[in-house]
Amino acid sequence: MLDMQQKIKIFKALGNETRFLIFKNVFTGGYTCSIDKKDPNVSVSAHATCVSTIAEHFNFSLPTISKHLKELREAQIITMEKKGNKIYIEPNIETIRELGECFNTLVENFETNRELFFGEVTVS
Amino acid sequence: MLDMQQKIKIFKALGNETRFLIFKNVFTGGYTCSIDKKDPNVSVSAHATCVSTIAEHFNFSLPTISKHLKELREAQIITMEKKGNKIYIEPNIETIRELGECFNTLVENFETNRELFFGEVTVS
DNA sequence: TGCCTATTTAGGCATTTAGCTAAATAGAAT
DNA sequence: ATTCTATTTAGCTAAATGCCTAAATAGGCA
Repeated sequence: MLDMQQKIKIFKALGNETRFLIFKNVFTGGYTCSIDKKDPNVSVSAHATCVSTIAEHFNFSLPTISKHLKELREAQIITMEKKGNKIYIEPNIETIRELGECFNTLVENFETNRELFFGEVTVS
Repeated sequence: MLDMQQKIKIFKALGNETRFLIFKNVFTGGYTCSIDKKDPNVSVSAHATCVSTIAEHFNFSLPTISKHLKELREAQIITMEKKGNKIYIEPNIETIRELGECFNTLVENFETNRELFFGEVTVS
């Protein structure tokens, strides 16, 4: 489970437009990285890509994108795995699933408490 | 629906420990505000409270808490309604519900895409 | 070995953020 | 009218953030 500090780290990571767009890119891009072009059979994932491939989509320097990716990794939103001199980046869907469940739980508890207090579920 | 800028604003708001704790306080506190103590019958909500009541729980100055609340309001995480010279703060559960649904949708789409690509759902 | 590719680190700079105190505003109560 | 309570605004400071370029690191290839 995600503890509070972990959640805050995730929110901080996604609360910046550039990182949010990188997040979107990694999770919905679905492009293949250069290694796949050479030999599609060694594709690790439909999403795996590398730092410079992601950086191509942005008007920021490579070090800037690299730093943002590091933050997304530290928030466990993505994974980065070194293979040779490239780093393969993949979405970490488990973190997103857990976060979604946290929100679902909060909403459910909120409804339950409101029901307990008011005796019925009100619409607003 | 929450657009991208709105989502980023929400994440930014929750990506600060103090604001996250205020958020937690407003959504799970369940305390009644001073107006309720005087006359429980005019209670607007089980959660409604006011700025100074919230500030009591933190070791920060009132203006600091006020500024954080403003940010949470601008992110539509809470609502603030002026009544007399007090401001009543309530959780805006609808925003949280929508955000939760965004995450759920992302996870579902991710699973579907992975299934389409790999022909089956892998555990990872 | 020496070069090429991929990425990170270091250091610098401008902007934003998060906190403070003091003062201003707005409404309620005496 | 004056005072009290609740809140925000203004103005300040220190620290963090987000960007850059240049240099360093690490691995692959000729």
